[in-house]
Amino acid sequence: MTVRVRFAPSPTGALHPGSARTVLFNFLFAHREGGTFILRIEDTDRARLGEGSLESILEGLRWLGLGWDEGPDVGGPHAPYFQSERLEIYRDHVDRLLEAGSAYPCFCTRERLDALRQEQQKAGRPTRYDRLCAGLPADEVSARVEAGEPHVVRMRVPAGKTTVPDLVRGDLEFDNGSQDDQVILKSDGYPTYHLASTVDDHLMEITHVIRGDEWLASSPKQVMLYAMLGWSPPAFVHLPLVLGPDRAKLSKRHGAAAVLEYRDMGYLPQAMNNFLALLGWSPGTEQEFYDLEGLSRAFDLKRIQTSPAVFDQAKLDSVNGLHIRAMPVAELAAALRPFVPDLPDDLLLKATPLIRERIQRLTEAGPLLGFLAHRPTQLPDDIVPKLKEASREEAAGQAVTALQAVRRLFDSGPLGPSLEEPMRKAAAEIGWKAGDLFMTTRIALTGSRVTPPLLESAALLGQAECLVRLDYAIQEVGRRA
RNA sequence: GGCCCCAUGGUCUAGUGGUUAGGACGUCGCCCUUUCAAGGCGAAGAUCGCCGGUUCGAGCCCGGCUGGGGCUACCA
Repeated sequence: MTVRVRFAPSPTGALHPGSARTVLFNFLFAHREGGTFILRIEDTDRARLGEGSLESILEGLRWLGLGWDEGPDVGGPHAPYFQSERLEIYRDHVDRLLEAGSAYPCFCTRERLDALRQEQQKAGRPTRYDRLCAGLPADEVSARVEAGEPHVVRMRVPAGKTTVPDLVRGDLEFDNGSQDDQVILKSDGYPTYHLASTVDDHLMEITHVIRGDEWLASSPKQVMLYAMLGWSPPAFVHLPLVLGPDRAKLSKRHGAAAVLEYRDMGYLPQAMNNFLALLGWSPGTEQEFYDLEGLSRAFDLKRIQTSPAVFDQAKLDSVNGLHIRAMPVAELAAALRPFVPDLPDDLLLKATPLIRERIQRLTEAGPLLGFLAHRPTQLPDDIVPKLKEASREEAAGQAVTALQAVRRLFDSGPLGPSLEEPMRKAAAEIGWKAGDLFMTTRIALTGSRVTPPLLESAALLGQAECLVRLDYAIQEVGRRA
């Protein structure tokens, strides 16, 4: 049996980290087993369809590099992959259930249902449909249906117990009494999740349903639906929830944005995958650095965690830094491209090795390299070092002398690391610590205390530009003397 | 309320009856050092949620409790 798995998002919003983790596990399992990864769009809730949602989900998946073998764009043997285009299929299966008595039309209004629910809640009883319509005479039912009375179709949950085969948690047994007579076909003719995904999973020959833990409690309904339709259920794997820092299910309100926002925050897709893979799964070794290939090779359903995991952005930062440092320079430069828009390509390529060890997110490149594109306008006070036994004015005077010495050095030959010794000598001559001279020069050239290594940075700036900036600094500092 | 899931340092985790409970992130310190990083070394931090049971022996097995979470829609 070849493995077939699917990710089945509902286009009601963006792809969030929790869902991304679900996609990842499906993807990894499919690749590990040489199986097929299917993308199916569950757009059966017309009211909640989100503008642009589908596109952003697809873009998120593409960004992560989690491509699908069947689904939108690529098609496949079980097309269409949009549930909204499969309505007749669901209708047929609902008819089958109706004929078998496994389902029944329900004419109850929302008002009645709401009141019922409230009443049950107040009485401290489980909130379940009271089956008012479950025993309606057949002729009355058909008469009301033919008269066009609005109705839904509910599944008729039988007595007994239902076992959900979960590969990670083992067989889970549920009392059917805990399950509601779920609506499977809405009054607008669209199926609900449980019916649609059961039918599609069977028709699309899905072998493993790997999804979030939030589905666990309703899994028995689907297993019952399989039984009612005479099918055997797939294997289930319920992934532990991804939690926010407050230990509640990760959601927008944690600021945990769409996956694409992580892209904009300067995270690498490979780092995102690496980090997400380790949330709720572990290889059982001490290796923590993986690319997608490595993950596919190491992935094993049996090592999926049962307990929920908190999404720790500090850890993500760290993993991202690891991946940044592992990238070839040209590749990193390309990734950096959008984050430093006013830096020419050639400069960026040369600057990349200088910052690669200094950033965890691509966004940090901007502040670090800004000096290459912009002259410092304001020189912070600490361009003048704090010197023992010298007033601020005296120190500023010395700083002018120091900068003039640096200017002579820079004027006299090529810039670069070879200037280190001359710089040190110059510092010694005026009685400064080398570090102070480097810092003063650094600030003169960049306007900042935190930059890539000074002499390399100066080389990128070029001699002419360095001299302009030194002159400006000499003049500015002179004013403070 | 009902049903269900879960429980190893702050966080992610290794561990499957006998370990000084290991690693990573984070934190702190030291080294390196022209800043910041990276890197190296080191430290603090866990009565393995609690109570009981099984066993010569329990983080690992069983039960209860507590705590946290999920679901409880004509949403997925």
